[in-house]
Amino acid sequence: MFTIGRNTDYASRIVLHLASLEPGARVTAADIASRRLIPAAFIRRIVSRLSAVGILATVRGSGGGIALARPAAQITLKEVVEAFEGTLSLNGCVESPESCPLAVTCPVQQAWIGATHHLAAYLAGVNFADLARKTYGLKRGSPPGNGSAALRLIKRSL
Amino acid sequence: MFTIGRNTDYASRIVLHLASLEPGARVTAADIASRRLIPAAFIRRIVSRLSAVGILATVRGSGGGIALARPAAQITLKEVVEAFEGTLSLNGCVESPESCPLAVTCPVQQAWIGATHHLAAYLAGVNFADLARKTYGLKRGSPPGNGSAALRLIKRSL
DNA sequence: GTAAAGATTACTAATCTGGTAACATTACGT
DNA sequence: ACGTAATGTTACCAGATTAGTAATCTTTAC
Repeated sequence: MFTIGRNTDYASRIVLHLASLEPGARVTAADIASRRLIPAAFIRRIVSRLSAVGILATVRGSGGGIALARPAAQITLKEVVEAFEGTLSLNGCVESPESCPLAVTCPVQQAWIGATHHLAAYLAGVNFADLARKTYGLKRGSPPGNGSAALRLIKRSL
Repeated sequence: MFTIGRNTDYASRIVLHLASLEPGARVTAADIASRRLIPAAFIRRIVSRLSAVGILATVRGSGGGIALARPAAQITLKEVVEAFEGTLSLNGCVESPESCPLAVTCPVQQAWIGATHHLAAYLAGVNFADLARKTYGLKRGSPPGNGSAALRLIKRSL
């Protein structure tokens, strides 16, 4: 079971959170931490990374905070993943074919490359405006398994 | 960069090797090890696993060896991957949604699920008969970057 | 100048990974 | 029966990675 790391998971929650607010809204890291159940100390590093990559824009100092650097529709899940996992690559030989001495005749390598591209294309097709819309829809539709503390937390944050 | 593990990589080479031989051919682990550049000690555990999962069939004792348990066309890359990585799941919440307290309202979870299914479908569409055919084609076409020890090794093994 | 915010770095404990080795089991041949 | 050739199983190790914590630095509004 190869999965994305916690950082990537948290990062996607953070971006989703910002995408769910009014466009241009700016909030503090501590705020996101409490509402999205992410260890506060983590947020700083993650946000720092996301802003270095151009996904978030931060303002330092008192009164500062965090916002999306671009419209949510222009931020894809692929970008967020790659910010923490590096360029997508299901096997080492996808990035550096020379690392495998058998590469010249290896058809499995082609399969890894194909799978990697497939996955990347899918993730590139997911943008956070669409994702945020789905969350928002919850408030109107029939709320599933209502009443949990977590659910109330999220709703309050919107 | 989340990648498959070495075990999975080696496993795919092993299955490919067997798929490249005449149907039903049986060879020893040591033989595969030397021809496919896999640490000999590794092969046993990997083969053992692959046979437990029903991909390979082994015969113990003197004169024994390893063979495909089924026609290569019926063995997919997904099976091999899952034998070592477990059920495909790009994030923990794909397997066990209850593990994330925010899951009820989390649209990103849906994205992870979608991406996982997409990837799984791709890998399920790759079978080793097709892969082996591609290797074989090398012997006829114009050999690229010829003359390497590795290449000669592979050719000899076919 | 002080307090509020993000930026950066260092550190730890736990887990995972790749790899090695030793030993156990099975079966064929003589 | 015994020896040998083969797979099966287990234990072990060193290094890397991961999740998480904490301390400190830098910027900025008031």
